[in-house]
Amino acid sequence: MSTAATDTRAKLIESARDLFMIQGYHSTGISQILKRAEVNSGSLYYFFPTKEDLLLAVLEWYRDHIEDDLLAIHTAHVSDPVEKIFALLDGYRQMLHMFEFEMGCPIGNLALEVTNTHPAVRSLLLVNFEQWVDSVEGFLNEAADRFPEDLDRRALAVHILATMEGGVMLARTYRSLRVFDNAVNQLRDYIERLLIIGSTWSAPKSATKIEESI
Amino acid sequence: MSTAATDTRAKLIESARDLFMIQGYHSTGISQILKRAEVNSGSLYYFFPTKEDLLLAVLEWYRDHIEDDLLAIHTAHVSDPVEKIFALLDGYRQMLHMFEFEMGCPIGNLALEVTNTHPAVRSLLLVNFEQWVDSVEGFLNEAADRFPEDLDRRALAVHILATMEGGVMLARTYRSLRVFDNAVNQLRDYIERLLIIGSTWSAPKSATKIEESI
DNA sequence: GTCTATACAACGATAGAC
DNA sequence: GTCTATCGTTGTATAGAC
Repeated sequence: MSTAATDTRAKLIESARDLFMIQGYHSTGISQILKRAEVNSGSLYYFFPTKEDLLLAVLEWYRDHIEDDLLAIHTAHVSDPVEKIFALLDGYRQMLHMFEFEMGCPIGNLALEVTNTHPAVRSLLLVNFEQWVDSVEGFLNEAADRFPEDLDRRALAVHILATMEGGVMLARTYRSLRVFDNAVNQLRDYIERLLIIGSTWSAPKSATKIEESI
Repeated sequence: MSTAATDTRAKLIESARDLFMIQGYHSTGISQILKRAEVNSGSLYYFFPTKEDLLLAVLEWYRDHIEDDLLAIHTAHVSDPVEKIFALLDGYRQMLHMFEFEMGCPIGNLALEVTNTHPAVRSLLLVNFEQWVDSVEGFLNEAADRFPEDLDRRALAVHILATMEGGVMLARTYRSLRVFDNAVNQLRDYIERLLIIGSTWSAPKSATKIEESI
């Protein structure tokens, strides 16, 4: 693969990534991606036989860059592992602010838009979510001695992801950081309650179990 | 407006509502809506000049039915106000289960998909979110004497919405109720910690305030 | 209010020269 | 690998008779 080819491919992925993030997958036309990338139709279809293949490449890009380029930026300068988590959340806050609520979490957007209709895409969405959860779980593990012994740290990490995604969704709709800050604040309050030494943790059963799934 | 006309209009809104919920707004074609509603193109455009007008009508439908038809169903048989909240969340769990993760929260889906590009739609999304939060806040108010006096109950209600939306997003992507149950369980744990009499509540400041918005 | 037929643009995707 | 030209389909929306 020549350098020029790599450049073209990379430009297409970047352009598609940005447009999918702002407008979503279906609202973004191939022609729009071509114009932004300054690439011609023939080249795109040389690398990506279908639009879905391009989406897969975008999600592979996120998978390969989420750790170093997206998460570490916000957490590197923080030493306390629990504060690393909040620094990460603050990264999303900055994103919302910087792009005036036009951007939130790209994975979350795509998840709701294509997970029903594009099965091949779903597994890459999962990989991205899992990497995020792995990172947060890692931070929680670093601070394990400050939490109750019986705390399910992975479950808490998943919960933090859910809260972030929900907070981003509301912030984008309200076009206000207040709802996002609110979600983060409650999360911080919860975590501080967990941090109380000697506290015990027990996840209650959900209201009505229909059936245990998976 | 004749009865026949009302029927046609209602059929169109119902069909559009269902299809938007499963497939999203952009993935749903007018022709698909027409087929499902068994209505012809001319009739649709008689009632709704554009596709966006149909979307607005769908969101108005949710606005007018969310209270009695969607929320009350799940909470009516529960007496304890705090448990009403969890019964409500369980309603979403049932929905995820019943439709095999093809459906979650219709408002949340549409929020991420169209909030950037359809400003007129955004205010109706807000109305729906606000109604939901109002209901939950009402339940929290009913149980006010069991919570710390200084608890910001509306903020907690918003947080519950964010958690539900995030949990639904993850459940649909993972195609598993586990992640949803997880979010609800952590929420229950948090609320039980708040319920401890004599406990005080204080929302910490978010990590880095960029600027106070709105 | 409803019908059928159709306009017209945008869509994803392809062909074939270079 | 890249170019231009274009295919066939689907998209939203309209026209005009009834």
